[in-house]
Amino acid sequence: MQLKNQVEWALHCCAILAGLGPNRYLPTRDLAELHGVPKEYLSKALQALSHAGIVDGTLGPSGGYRLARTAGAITFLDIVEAVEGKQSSFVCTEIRRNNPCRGSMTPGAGDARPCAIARVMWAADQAWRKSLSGVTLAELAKTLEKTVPASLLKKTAAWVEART
Amino acid sequence: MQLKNQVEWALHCCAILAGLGPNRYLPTRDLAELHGVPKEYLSKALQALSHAGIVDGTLGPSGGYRLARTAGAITFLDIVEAVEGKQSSFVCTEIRRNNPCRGSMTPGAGDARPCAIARVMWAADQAWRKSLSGVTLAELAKTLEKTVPASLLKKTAAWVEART
DNA sequence: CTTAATAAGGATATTTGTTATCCGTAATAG
DNA sequence: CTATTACGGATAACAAATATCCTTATTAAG
Repeated sequence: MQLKNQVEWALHCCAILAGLGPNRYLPTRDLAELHGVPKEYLSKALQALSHAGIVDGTLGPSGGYRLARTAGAITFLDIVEAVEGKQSSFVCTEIRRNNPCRGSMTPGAGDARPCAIARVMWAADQAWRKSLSGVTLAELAKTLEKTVPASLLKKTAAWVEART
Repeated sequence: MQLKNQVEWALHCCAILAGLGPNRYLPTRDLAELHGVPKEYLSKALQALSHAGIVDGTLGPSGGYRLARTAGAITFLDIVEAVEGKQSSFVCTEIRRNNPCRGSMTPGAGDARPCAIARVMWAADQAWRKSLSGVTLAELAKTLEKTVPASLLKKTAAWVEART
């Protein structure tokens, strides 16, 4: 069980977009170069973000992507779900219904509540999502300022700025 | 991102094994029939549980599997990790190192701390695991007694008993 | 001692999902 | 008008999950 690599790419791209000046757009090509990932495939992840309303894209020269909301209003969960989907990591296939001892029970009888095993797994999934929803891009930016060398932050900001 | 179906199978099998009498063994064939899943493939999941020390298997006629510890000492996390592995769902490929602005930085400089994005993702993974580690097979059994019709519980127990 | 039943595990398909590339279309700034 | 871009469809390459088959060693029961 492993998240797609596009989740990692999408998060890093959003972190960069969060540092953009107002009304500036950064194109896929530069996001791909900055992170050393294939442009065409990264494009799919950015389209997913766009479809989810997290970024918006604009066409033509000087086009590209920017955040669709303020960095404080975008959580890790928003981004992860945009790329990975909202379905729980645990899928209950109701194998309890295969129990031969149910025999003559009318189908569905005793299934008033979801499978107890599934409920535990789903609760864990919810805990995961709650944790992800507790961190915004704004908070990530703050952490980066504290932990990434100032020189690198400055250089990167300039590199990006020159391409918007 | 989806857990393997063997996770679901393993959890259901452990729930059944938790109801076994002392020194009784239930073979793969019956666990497969009870859940309506292919015996040969289920066998792989049971082997994973065995390798993790959650169940132990014994050979020969009247052989099969039983829990290796009391139901109260086995958590959902134990079972999930036995089948799915202990690796985090998020794998950091360190794409921050591909930033061309790092240019002449000595390799590894500024990487004293793990990637901030990875740390958030790993914290969520930990929250998921913590949730799973909070429920034991004993607690599951209690829930089942409350939510599954008594008649079905009784029939199933008899079905299993007859095969140990 | 013999026989049947079992876990264990290797080898190998089959199917599905991820990863990636390629190309065509429409929109947009200069 | 032209170059640049997002968008989206089609498809190929690769990896992982799913499943089956077969051999071996061990054990209980007759």
